[in-house]
Amino acid sequence: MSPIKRVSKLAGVSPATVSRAFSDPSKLSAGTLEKVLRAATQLNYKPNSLAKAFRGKSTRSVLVMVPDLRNVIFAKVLAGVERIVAENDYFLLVMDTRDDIEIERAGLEMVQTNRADGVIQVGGRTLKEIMPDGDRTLVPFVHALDVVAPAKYPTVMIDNAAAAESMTSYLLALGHTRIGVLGGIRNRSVSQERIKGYRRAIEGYGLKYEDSATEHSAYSFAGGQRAALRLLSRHPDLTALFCLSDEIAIGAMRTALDRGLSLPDDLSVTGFDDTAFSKVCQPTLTTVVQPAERMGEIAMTMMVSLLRGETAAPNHQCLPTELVIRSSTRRHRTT
Amino acid sequence: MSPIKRVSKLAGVSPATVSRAFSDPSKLSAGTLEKVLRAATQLNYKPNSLAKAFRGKSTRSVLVMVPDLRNVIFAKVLAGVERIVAENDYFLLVMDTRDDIEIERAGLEMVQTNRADGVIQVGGRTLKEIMPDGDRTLVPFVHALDVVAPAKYPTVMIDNAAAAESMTSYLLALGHTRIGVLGGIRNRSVSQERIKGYRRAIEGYGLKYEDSATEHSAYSFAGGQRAALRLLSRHPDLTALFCLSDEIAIGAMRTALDRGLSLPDDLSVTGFDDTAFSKVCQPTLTTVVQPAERMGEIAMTMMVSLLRGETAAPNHQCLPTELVIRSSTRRHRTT
DNA sequence: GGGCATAATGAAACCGATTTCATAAAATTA
DNA sequence: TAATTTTATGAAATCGGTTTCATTATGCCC
Repeated sequence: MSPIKRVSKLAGVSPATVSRAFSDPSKLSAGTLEKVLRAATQLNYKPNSLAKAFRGKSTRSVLVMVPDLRNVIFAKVLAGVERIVAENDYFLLVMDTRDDIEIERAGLEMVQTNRADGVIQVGGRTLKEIMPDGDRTLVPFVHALDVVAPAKYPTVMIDNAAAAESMTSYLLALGHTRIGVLGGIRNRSVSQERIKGYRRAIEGYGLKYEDSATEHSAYSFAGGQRAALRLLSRHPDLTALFCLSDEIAIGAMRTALDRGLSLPDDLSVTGFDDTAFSKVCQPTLTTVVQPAERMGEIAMTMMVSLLRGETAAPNHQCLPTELVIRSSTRRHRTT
Repeated sequence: MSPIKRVSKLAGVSPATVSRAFSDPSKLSAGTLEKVLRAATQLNYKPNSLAKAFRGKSTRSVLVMVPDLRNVIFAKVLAGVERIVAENDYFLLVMDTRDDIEIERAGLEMVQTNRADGVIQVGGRTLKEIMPDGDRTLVPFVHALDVVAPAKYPTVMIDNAAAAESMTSYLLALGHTRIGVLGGIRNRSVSQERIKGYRRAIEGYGLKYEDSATEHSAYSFAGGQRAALRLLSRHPDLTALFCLSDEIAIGAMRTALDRGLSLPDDLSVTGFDDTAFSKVCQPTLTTVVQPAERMGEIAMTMMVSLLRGETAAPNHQCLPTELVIRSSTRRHRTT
């Protein structure tokens, strides 16, 4: 016999009444409610959440896809999402996509197979890229972080090009004219967007943009370390490095230090994200504050209202960024 | 009409046959299988995973509870778990418990309410602490990382005391006799365990263990930074700092640097975990390699076999650790 | 070709809740 | 007090699959 029936028998009521006792107690008379609750406690009854979800057509779970769980920036967004998930009594499903489109497809499929009500994509591909054909309106989708343009679904992003431009301008204002770029993963739109901003600043300053001043790598310490090695070997004359993430920047500083350079005297380095590292590394890192956790919160908030069907037009938010000047940058010596 | 019925009608077979086509195609004749598959494609049919889980009594999802998603060490374990989850076609549910016992309880409840088949606890409390009474055998439970003693359920851990002891011995061998401790969160068993190892080394060396040489803090950069400030103000004579995590150590180095100390000449600092940052910070950090990702993989592997009912006695693994000597430590100057 | 094992398929029960609709009881109003 | 509305409860259908059991079709062996 099913648990709810067992409880209903012990309490001397119908299963429907037991159901109501848990989903909407106000519908029951005080006496009945008490009887049911007593019986439930006695049998240690907990409503089967899966059965409820099945019957109710809503799983109350949301899938978050991140390209790499170990990367702090994604972890921060995830933490933001998690908070709002918990606040709204949702369940959080997580997938590490390894930036693999097949895995992203499998993620979207979880909505079609009723495992999740919606998908929050953190970085990674756009919905259109994942599902070139097929009915995209069927999957409640929110895109956060590393998004470069608003779409038909809600998005939370920052203005990457503008942030990159202002950081580059800051370096230019310090007197640097030979600024290398540690450009992250080459064909990722967020990389291109930031490089676009860099270029705007360079050209706006009357300098020529040179492709060879850019070196690409993974968004990691090791990536930055290796890319910096390549770049500094090729262009020992660079006086500043504009790096597309804090990790890349810190990896680059490691390389510079290992080459005997003194920081920031011989080389100014800037990061992007303002992860916790940047406040404690040596020298502390000048970087762009990207409100990652906040973006996660907003993404999930958007998802909640999307699932409630409250959305008229897709909501797009572009959050402000901020430059924090720390000790990894200084005025170029004009000796 | 339910989707499966729609498909069965179009294919001219019974729903049972459609079900078999997806769950065990070998049971069907080639002709029938083809008919069903064709109809399914035409209707874009995907079996409702929730209905399947409901009927089948297994959700194929596992809940991972971590005390803080933003902490890299937990993120690494999570990433390890995720890999094995994906390999075995499970779904990964994640909760950030904020080290809150009520949230941990809610996590366990997800098994009782059929949301998850089992729970992997990363760090945090033991099952007994979370559920002092109640039938603990009902919740398939695996405990990973920051576990200090085997239990009635599978566990993956390292020998924290031994690792701490060998790190402390290393500092002693370098000639340090005034070694401070940045001791993490005071009443957490993993902190106590590591401090126990420190004490063993100190006393084994014939020195006296002094409580005042320990300062506690959160396992974070900021925590280490502040704790180091307190400790160094109180004990300016310390020549080495044994820190219970890389983040604490790097926070401490920041403080030391800010106080004008030169590292490692004036102060040797050691970490614990070997997170990616320790390879690139300045100076690079001497630390204990804790195979966090591997622990996550093992934990999930244990969970899989637990859920398969393969486990005779609970499996316990204690993984080896390793000291990596980098540049944050050096021989004490005896001048 | 008859007898028997095996393979292929369908009918119907089932998983555990929710929800609609009907009905009985209680409360309100005239 | 009768009529009417409101509240409390139960019976039964339902969500979308899986699985057991029975039945029919097929293959194999002598």
